[in-house]
Parts: sequence; structure tokens; C-alpha cells
Amino acid sequence: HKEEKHELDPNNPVANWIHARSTRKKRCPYTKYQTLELEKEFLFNMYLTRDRRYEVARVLNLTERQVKIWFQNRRMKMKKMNKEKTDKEQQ
Amino acid sequence: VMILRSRFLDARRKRRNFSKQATEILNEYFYSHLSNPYPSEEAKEELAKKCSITVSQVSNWFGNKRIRYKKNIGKFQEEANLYAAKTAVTAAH
DNA sequence: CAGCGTCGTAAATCATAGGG
DNA sequence: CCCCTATGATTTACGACGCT
Repeated sequence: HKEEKHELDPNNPVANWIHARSTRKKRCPYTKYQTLELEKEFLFNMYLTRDRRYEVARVLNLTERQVKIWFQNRRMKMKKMNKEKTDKEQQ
Repeated sequence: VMILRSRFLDARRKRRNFSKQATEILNEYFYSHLSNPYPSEEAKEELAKKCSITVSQVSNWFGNKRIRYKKNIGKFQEEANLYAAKTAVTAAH
């Protein structure tokens, strides 16, 4: 399936690859404190209510969008870890 | 305590480079699908089996390869020619 | 339609393996 | 042994699509 922007240049082998849009925000590594607090919140509940999201974002000086996406990524990470664990147990 | 925990978790990053044969298989796929180097889930499973690595590792390898290739195509030109020639020989039987 | 969910990925960064 | 860079893994940020 398609994702993000595709360039249109017949001669370049990379032309039809997926490319991030130039408007995408550059990845900004979170501080140890921010990550620790996010992990604590995740331990409390894997899914955020709107109020918790607002509060966590305010305290950590992140946007609500960043907090929302952090939780989405964290759930995918957990899923991956669980999969690797069960894969290992199955031979 | 958290320091010890983070050190433990970072231990997951302990790794060995993939075998020469595995890298060979991955590169053959990459360069023979250069216009669309996005293996399907099934293709990833097959590659993982052939390379004796996990599907996640195959995904990581392609993600890293695509970005690093794109960032400096010139640096990979020799490698690209090598695998292109190899594929041509295979196709010629 | 708004809005949050997953899935797969880009791109940057991390941590170290390994070679000179 | 000491750099140094190549390499595999992890971390942010989205686009595409799903469901309600």
C-alpha cells in the first residue's frame, strides 16, 4: 500500500520509493525524565484518556499529539516484545 | 535501580553482525528489487528463514539499507554492480 | 465527519562490533 | 590497545487505512 510522498523521476532507482514529506518534524529524542514519566503512565494504563493526555503533555512539556503518538508507539513496542517472547517459547 | 534496569534493557542491543551468507541473500534481494525494495510479509518470512534471522531483523535490515543507500548512492555503486551482475548470471542460467 | 486505533515505514540516533 | 566507521536496533513522527 502507498504511504507518504512518492517522487516522480523515471531515471532514479529511488524515485518510486517512499519518502517522508519535507514538512515532517525532525525526530527529537526525549529526555530521560520525559521517557521515565511516560513509562510510568504507561504502566498505570496503556491507553490514555483525554484528560490524562492533556496532563501528561503539560507536565512533560510535550504536545498532546506527541504524547498520543508515544503511546501508540509504545503499544507497538509491547506487541513486538510479546511476539518475540512467544516465538522463542515455540521452538 | 533505574540505571541498572536501563543497562539490562540496553543489553538487548548486544548483537553480532549477520553472517556473510545472510548478508549475501539480503543484498541479492535488495538489488534485484531496487525499484521497489519492500518485501511483503511472506517474502520477509522466507528471507528470515534462509538467513536464519527473525522477520524483525529482516525489516530492520531493509529499513537501514534503504536509508543508507538513498543517502549515498555513490558509495553503494560498486556493490550494486556486483549484485546486478550476479543476478544477470543467475537469470542467464 | 472527527478522532483515536493499528501497521509499516522514514529518518535520526544509539550502542557496539570489528577492522585497521 | 586505541580509534573509527559500518552495522544492527531503537526511538520519534507520519501516512494510509480501520472502526466507531
